[in-house]
Amino acid sequence: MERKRRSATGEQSRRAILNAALDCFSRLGWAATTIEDIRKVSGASVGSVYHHFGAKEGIAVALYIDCLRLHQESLRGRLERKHDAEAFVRTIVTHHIAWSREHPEAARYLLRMRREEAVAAAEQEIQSATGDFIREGFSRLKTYAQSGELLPLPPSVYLPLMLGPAQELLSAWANGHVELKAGIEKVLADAAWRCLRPETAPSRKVP
Amino acid sequence: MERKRRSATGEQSRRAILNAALDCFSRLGWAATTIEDIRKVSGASVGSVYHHFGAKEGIAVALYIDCLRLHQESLRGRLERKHDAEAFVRTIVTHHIAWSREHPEAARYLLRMRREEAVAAAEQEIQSATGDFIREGFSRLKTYAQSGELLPLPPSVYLPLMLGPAQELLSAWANGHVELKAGIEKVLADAAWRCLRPETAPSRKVP
DNA sequence: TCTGGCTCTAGAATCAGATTCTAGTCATGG
DNA sequence: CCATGACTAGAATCTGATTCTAGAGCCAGA
Repeated sequence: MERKRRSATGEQSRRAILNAALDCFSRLGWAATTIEDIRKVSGASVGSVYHHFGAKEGIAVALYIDCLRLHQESLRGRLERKHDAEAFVRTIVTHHIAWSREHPEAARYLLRMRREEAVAAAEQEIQSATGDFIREGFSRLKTYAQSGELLPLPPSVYLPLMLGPAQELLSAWANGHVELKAGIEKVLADAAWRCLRPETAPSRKVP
Repeated sequence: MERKRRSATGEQSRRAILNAALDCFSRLGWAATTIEDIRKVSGASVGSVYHHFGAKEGIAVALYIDCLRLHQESLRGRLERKHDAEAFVRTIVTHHIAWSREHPEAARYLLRMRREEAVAAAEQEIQSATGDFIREGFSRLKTYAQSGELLPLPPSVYLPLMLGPAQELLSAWANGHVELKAGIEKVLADAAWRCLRPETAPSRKVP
């Protein structure tokens, strides 16, 4: 899809605009930042902004995908090593929170924009940019479920059960209502596993 | 705070505007509906809209509070009768989903606007309009936790654990990704209780 | 080397739509 | 009956997103 970019300078200014955008959106909010703001911070011209992104929403979407990629890149590495269901679930939950703590601006942006119309409208594009990874993870969940390593449940609830609480806690954090105390990721990982582990197994593993 | 409204007609037109707004927002999205759209559907004039709500965001916030009240009104009744922790948790989760199914437009609106800046900015106002109810519920959770009817956990995670999965599933539903199958509320209520019940107690109560 | 075509940058001009303003109308309390 | 404040109207203004026109820099092929 992406055609080859001829000049490196074009790519540079694209990045400058994205960086400026994250800065402005974090500081002022998406609706309140104007193209003029981004122009000033990035040093680009209006024409340049529109050349690269087409519209204000285009910036939001590109930035969203950019942050999502960072997030996934960092998760991918950790997941490849994990093989049993418990480790899989715990790793995903833990990583989600730890990553957010390490990249607060990007995380806040992702959390805030997730349901924003500007971004929701471009679902198609976002999926095609990141969908494989999620699809893959999802099918892994189903495999675990079928082999009895996870509680059998309607497929649509696995993701909500695994990440819903983390998402909710992180939202509260993103809006400044709570802090992310050290160790909170373990609390949520425990909870997620309590939710998803097969009924018969007690808390300790049976040797 | 609310000063007495002199005329019933004023109140009527206020309602007409809110109804029109819910209709337009659902149909076109919040950002895409213009004051002109709302004016046409409601039959009010621009001046009238601004007299009642001050700004476009004012409409969004008033509507948000309106829907939240509906939701809470309906929950309040059911909660008053419940006394043990398990029933409390299950009722809240179940109600959340059942109510959304019964009031899809209002539910979608609440889900979509929850993190929208327009609404987030007015947190203050929203809290003062609905805060008692939530505060009360929250303190009830803490009481249960202290008396050992719930797993002891950091206070900030109770709400996420209880409602996070439901919220996440409902978001997927609001965006048309999944359906709300009959009985799904039981699945989530079970899961919430699995997460929150004290470790030692098995599913059945020990008499 | 020259030319066409493409990416990219500039910034002025346009346009849509939110908000403000002025001028009333109407009901009520005094 | 008058003054007042809630309320309605709709024209005028203003802000900021988007579009448009022009031009610079660069590469490929003639």
